Amino acid sequence: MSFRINPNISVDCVVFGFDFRQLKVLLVERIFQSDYSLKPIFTDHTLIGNHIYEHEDLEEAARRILKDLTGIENIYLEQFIALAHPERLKKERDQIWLQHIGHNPHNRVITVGYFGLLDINAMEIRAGSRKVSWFPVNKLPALAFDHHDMLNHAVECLKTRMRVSTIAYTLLPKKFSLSQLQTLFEVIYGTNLDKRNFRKKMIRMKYLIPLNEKQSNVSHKPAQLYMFSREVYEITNRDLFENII
Amino acid sequence: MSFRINPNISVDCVVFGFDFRQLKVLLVERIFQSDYSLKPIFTDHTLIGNHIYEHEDLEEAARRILKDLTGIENIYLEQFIALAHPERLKKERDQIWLQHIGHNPHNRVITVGYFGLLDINAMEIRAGSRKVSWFPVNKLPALAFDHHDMLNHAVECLKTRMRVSTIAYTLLPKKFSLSQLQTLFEVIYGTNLDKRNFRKKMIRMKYLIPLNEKQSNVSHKPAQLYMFSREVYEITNRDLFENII
DNA sequence: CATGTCAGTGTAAAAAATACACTAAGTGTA
DNA sequence: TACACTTAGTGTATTTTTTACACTGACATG
Repeated sequence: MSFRINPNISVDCVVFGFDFRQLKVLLVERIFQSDYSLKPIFTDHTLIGNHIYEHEDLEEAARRILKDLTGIENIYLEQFIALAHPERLKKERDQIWLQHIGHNPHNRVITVGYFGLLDINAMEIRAGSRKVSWFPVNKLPALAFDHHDMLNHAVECLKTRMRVSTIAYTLLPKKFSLSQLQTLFEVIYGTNLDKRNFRKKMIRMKYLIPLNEKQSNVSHKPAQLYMFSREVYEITNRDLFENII
Repeated sequence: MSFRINPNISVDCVVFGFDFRQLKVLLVERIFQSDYSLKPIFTDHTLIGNHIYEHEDLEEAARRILKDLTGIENIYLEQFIALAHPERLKKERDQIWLQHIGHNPHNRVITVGYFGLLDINAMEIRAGSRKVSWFPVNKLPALAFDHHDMLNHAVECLKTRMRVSTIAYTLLPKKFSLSQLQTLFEVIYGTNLDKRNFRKKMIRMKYLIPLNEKQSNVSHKPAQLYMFSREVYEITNRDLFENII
């Protein structure tokens, strides 16, 4: 097994988290320094990405790179786009960066984007050599390459997927309150939902299991906690596929 | 502008059509001949695909290749996957084929899939050098490369998209009957729908405009024809985005 | 013990979903 | 010309879901 890099194919992970207030995304700090001093010339941020190894499949590479940069493993990951415009990554600072990893500037780089979802509270970011941190999706720093495009695509894809699947629950802890679930939907769709109607609707879903447990150490009435049961979801959702139009 | 091929990147179009009975897909016949005779050694089929040119973006390449092979232009096209497993296209006949177009067998080919939708009745396939024809999605011939995987992904993607958008109407003629629309949904989701309830539901949608026109030359009661108005859809659907959960 | 904060609850009215079977309007043919 | 064939088109009663809307409850903190 060789560990040669494929200089023409890269992957980026758009990793989303939800801190009960905002949708956030993981970014890596990128610092350019001059050759002589350690003073940075400029800094910006990138998604969690890199080139793939020759022996890897795309998702495998995405998971490996994510692990290398953040320590994060075993999260929900789904491919959502490939970008390969011939003029992308032609800005000077992008070229400098690519040279840095041995890329031939005459070759086109095709980048495949994955979006990742995780419970932001359960994940410890174990940063490697580079600084990785969470940013609110609607208050981002400058992004390198065409990562702004990539991220916009990812957000759209997340919205669509949330309408037709249960990935929302991968953004929450195992035990969550209905208010937290509601806020998640509100944040992602940018709307306000009626609390009583939301709860009525959700409680009808049999795959939301109420636990014998409440929040603790909150300075207000503690909320009933629920969990999502994928098992129940899969059993009860053969029906749902009839309701499709 | 160069027309050099990029041997590492290809695109495939999974072009769907609906003939009022079945979902169909466009395939190109692939014939291997020995060097000496014109007798084919074997034949199978591929999706509408090829390698991209160095100067093209992915969708641009997909449209160009589709046009070259079939004469089809200006259809709905949407990217749905990138496949790049290191072991793909390693079967002997795939390698023979790739050599044929000058591909170095040590390089990985990444292929980006687009699904296309069109009104099968309005499109004349103007075949070029190779034979292109429609096949029912559930009665396919042997496919080359990993095109079976590609196609399965495309079908899943089509189902998902049909739930959250209006692409269904791109599979129908401009003027269609409610029965035709119903059959389309039934075919794609593999269910049977109640005729009266289906019609009630659809007629409520303001973007379905009844025309002053009926079917003709049918040996039964001719159906009222409707059209889909994207304009009306876009106006009335700001609301819909509230109803999302 | 007062204040702040979020959790949690019910009802009436409107809209949508569901289940279900017959008549209407053409074409083709005897 | 009438009959057979085929698909279009229609209504109602019941159940379920959606909608709009405002107050009390439980905990932590000072």
